[in-house]
Amino acid sequence: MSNAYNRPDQLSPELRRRVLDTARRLGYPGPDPVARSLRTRKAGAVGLLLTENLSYAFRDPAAIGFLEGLALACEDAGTGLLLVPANPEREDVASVHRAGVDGFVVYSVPDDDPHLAAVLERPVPTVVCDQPDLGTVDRVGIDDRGAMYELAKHLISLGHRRVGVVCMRLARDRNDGFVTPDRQHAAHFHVQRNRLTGLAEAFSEAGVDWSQVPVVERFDHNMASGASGAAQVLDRDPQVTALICTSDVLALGALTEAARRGLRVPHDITVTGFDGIRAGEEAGLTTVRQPVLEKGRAAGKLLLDASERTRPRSVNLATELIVGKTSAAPRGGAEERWFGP
Amino acid sequence: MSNAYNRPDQLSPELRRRVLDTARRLGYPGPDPVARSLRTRKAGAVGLLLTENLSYAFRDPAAIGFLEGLALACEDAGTGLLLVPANPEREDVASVHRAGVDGFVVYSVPDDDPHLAAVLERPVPTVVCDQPDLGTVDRVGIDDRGAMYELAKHLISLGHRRVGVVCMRLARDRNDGFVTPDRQHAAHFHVQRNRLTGLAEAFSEAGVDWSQVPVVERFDHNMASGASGAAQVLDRDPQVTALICTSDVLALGALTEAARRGLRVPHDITVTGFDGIRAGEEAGLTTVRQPVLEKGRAAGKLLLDASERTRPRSVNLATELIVGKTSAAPRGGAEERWFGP
DNA sequence: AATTGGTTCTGAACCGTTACGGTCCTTTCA
DNA sequence: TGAAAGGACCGTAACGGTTCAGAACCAATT
Repeated sequence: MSNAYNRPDQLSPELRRRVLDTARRLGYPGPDPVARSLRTRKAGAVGLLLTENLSYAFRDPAAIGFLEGLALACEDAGTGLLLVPANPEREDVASVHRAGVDGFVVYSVPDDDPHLAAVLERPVPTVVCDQPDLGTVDRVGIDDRGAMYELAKHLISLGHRRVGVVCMRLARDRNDGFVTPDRQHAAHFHVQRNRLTGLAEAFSEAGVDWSQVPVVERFDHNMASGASGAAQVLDRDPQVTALICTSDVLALGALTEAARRGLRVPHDITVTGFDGIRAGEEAGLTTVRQPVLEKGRAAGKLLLDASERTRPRSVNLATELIVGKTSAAPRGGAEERWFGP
Repeated sequence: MSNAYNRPDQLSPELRRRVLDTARRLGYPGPDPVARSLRTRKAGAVGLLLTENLSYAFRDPAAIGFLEGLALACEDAGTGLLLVPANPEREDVASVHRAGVDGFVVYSVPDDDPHLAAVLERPVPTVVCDQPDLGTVDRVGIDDRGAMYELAKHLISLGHRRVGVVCMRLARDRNDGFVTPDRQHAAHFHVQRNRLTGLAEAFSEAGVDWSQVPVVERFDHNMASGASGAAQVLDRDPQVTALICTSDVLALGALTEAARRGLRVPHDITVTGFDGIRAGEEAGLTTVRQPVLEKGRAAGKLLLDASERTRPRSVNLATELIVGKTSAAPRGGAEERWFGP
């Protein structure tokens, strides 16, 4: 029976026809995919674990790019891509246990997320992305710390010393407001933690007391958050010459807030982002471009690569500093400070 | 064993602990989801069949919105969402047969697509979206014909009689160029066919010979296609007073082409779209807004709704004509024609 | 002491497929 | 003509759970 469908070479055309005929007559709908999966021990799909309410991911251009790359890799391999529902509110891990998949990709979840733990317990290959290197599973990501360090160096060379930061959420609990150095250091989102670390290193080296730098956190990731975060920084210290945002989406929001206050960018204030999304490009945003699509594709390739795994692999993709039209020397500040005390 | 994991009430805590202990000691990774699915006849996932190379969908704002809505509905129900790889080039239907799902959502595929046929043969509930009503499965969509008819009426009332159209692809074969009335009528993409029909009806009623209206088709759906499509129309008939595009993305491309030619919108030429995407809103595009997110959510709800199905349901969502800044009376044309011969 | 009722535990059947090995029949060659 | 070889076909045993019937056990009631 099975042969009639999948192994035409194992039987005569005549018998095959007869089998298929009676199958149709009996209303047999073809081999059951689940039973097949059980027998062959192949689900034909990979699971994707996302941090957010699934729907949130579809609002974030970077996440969409990642998804696209991953989907591309899956399509190439003829594998399905299962979006695993992992509502961060409910600690309900059952969805991870129920997922019939040959492997998992985990994208940017907090490192203490119970869903992540549940994935790691499953006896299937896993690739984590934008996560700390666990040493036990494959990883793909970028050098967030290094990239942000480079961006900071750029700002420092322009003369910026008094800066403010708007970042995405740092942990599972909501904290829309200023961030203590402790919280920065203990952040559960690998990406955000490293970007902040890169900033802190560069500015500390330039003689700035990082603990005095206003860092504002926003739980929701959208332009409105960027705007209100920028407002909060500017309210605290109107003298900042640069607003460093840890994503382009936040930076675009910061730009609108700057405009609302009548601040000209970059003349009155410098604004930077991170990611290199399309809308940022159009706005001429100074940012770090990261290959989000490639990241997704790399994750998929790593997972689907059938070759024998010896030990976990770790892939770092290259980033590129994009100097746009939103960064410049602070007004009358560069030289002063350059030759200053 | 199974009880220890799923029915804590069926056995004493003591035994449960013992079972779980030895399970851990033996390295048992928990119940296998595939075997569970086979036995319970529930896969815990719904399949999504998309027309395009999977990755293309992630470039189309309308598709993303749909995906978001569908993901939302799935998340609510705790169900997974499986993206089924359906490469339109290969006629390989195996991926549909392999998908272990409890149901399918089919989004905007050509009505003669073999993948669609394969889905319909599977003995699981199905919801088609932006597809013709098959009468045998649930459907969700909008009144494309009516909405476009209304948009056309708006243009006609402004005085437009000499118009051109840029539409998305009409069939599986690539045809980047003008479209015969025959091809319009026989289009395999339900949505595009109906939008064109709506236009043809409205303009025919206004006394325009539709067979003389230049209609240009583009296979790829992006702004560049919109621009080149607009160019092709304008090259054929530089006198057209309005460019009607069957999607906002195409319309945005048309806007850039108009700008490139030094045509002021809407003074020199009117441009309209369809969908109501964000970027169009920002451009002040005259368009039809359709609730893409709601469409996805409705499709998911319909599919996951456990209530007894009596007969296939058909849901039509409301659309809204958005009159933006890209439509106006043709230059010196409205009155002339209004009182004209 | 026997019956009843209730709970905890055990074992077997089943879900639908694929892999494997064995039987049977036909063909080929010594 | 007989043996060997090969192809076509068929039956059966897993795969790893869930479910359900009934056994075993214990306590309470008659």
